[in-house]
Amino acid sequence: MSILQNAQAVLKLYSADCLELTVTDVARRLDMPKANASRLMKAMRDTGMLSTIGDTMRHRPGTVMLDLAAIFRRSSRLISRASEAVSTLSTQFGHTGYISILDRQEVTAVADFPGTNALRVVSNIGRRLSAHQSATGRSILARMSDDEVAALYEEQPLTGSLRSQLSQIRRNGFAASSQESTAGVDAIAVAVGDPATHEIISLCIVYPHGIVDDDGRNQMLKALARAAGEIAADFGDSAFVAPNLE
Amino acid sequence: MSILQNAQAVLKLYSADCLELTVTDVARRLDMPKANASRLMKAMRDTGMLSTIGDTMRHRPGTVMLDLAAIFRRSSRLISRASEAVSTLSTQFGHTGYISILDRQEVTAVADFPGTNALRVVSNIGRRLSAHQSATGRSILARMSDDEVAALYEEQPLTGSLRSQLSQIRRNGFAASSQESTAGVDAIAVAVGDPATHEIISLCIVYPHGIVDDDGRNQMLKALARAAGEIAADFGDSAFVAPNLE
DNA sequence: ATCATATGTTCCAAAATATGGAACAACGGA
DNA sequence: TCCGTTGTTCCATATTTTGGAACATATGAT
Repeated sequence: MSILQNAQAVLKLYSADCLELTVTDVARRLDMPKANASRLMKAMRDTGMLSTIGDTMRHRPGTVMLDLAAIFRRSSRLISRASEAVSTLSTQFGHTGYISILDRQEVTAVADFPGTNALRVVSNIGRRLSAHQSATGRSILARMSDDEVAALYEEQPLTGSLRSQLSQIRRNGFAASSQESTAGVDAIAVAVGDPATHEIISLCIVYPHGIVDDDGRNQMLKALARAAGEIAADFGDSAFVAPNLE
Repeated sequence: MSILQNAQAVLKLYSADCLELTVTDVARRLDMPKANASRLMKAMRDTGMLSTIGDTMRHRPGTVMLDLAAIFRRSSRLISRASEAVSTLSTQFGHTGYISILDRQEVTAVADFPGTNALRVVSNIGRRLSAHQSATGRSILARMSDDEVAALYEEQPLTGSLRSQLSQIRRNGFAASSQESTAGVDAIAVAVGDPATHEIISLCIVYPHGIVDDDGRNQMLKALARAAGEIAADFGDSAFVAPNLE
């Protein structure tokens, strides 16, 4: 197995629940001789992929990751443009907003904009969600054809429930969820794409369940729809469906 | 040469001025057979370190980097705490704020908080600065002993000018710069540390040169000093020097 | 102090991987 | 059509990685 795959396996051990790792942790969790883990992590330190915390033996991702994440965000005009929009919406409504992107079968947050309300959803950037189990993910899946979605899920064939959810999103122009990935949290999401690069991203607003009534939600949807619509127009995204609020 | 070093060399090619790379770019710039570059980048794609933009052959850093950057930020209570503080200062004064960290001889931004003023410094996260050539870097260097700084710069011995700058920062408790790394941009910075982890970070406010007078700057320094002082007190940072505003 | 336990590092030959050159295929422009 | 690109695949050779054990160092308990 290539050392690159091992390095990735180490990096993948990190999560919201596991913010630091020692050589022994890695050896145990990857079931690898600790000699290996030791050398591997030394190599990763040398390349800046890992760094030690202070002068302890605990490791966290290296600072290169910060730079690369920033480059990722800047590499896409679509993301930059959407960030501005969501940032505005977030301050306007006081709720937390996200920009997300599809990566294989998961969605991951590219940028987050914490809300300002006293009761707000805490940013959970870095946490990956199953695409089909989140509003933001489904808003992106709904932009793909049924065949493309099926190809993505060839291993675990998609359910009829998801199919009908997606076709409803295609009609409505937006996706919603209520306490789906996180208890007490509702979300609305709209996807836009850049025909030039075939990127698709999702603009999403999350808010505590129960403090927003139907009217409030519709206002947010309207604002989200308008912001997304402007971006779609700017980029010439013909597949964009203006959200339809009955 | 280990493939891990090659992977890092590829990632290091990315910068604010180079947001995407092709196989040929990499082969040329790293002076490597393109067969190598092709296989290397394929491996990096497989591990998620790189991803193609849409369905072009241009590559950008992979989405893993986004998650890892988020984990880095959350791995440190000190960073989380300082982020809140700088975020507040940034909205209060309307100027852009940063949290930075020292990585060998460079400082890199961990988090940025764009200002709200019409005339504001655009966030330049991901751009690394020489530690000794930026206010934020010097504020951190000033926390280290002269011997430690000398050890860091053993290859290129430090100038007397830097020495005297650092001792002044130690007396004043803050670092400042005027149009140093970027034309038209001034900065003030204060460093705090966490004795438990030996981390040192810098809280920094940047603003357009000429629109802030001495009084305005002193007000910001005072607010920055108070915020940093509270953090230092919380973490038991005995090395913190309360900025001294004459 | 002494022992026990856990940590991370270094050594070696065997096994697996990366390397560079060239040939190959695919695309777009003149 | 031809030409200059691009990215990919093939192969034997050279290099790196692997796993076991010995070694060193730190932490905690008796």
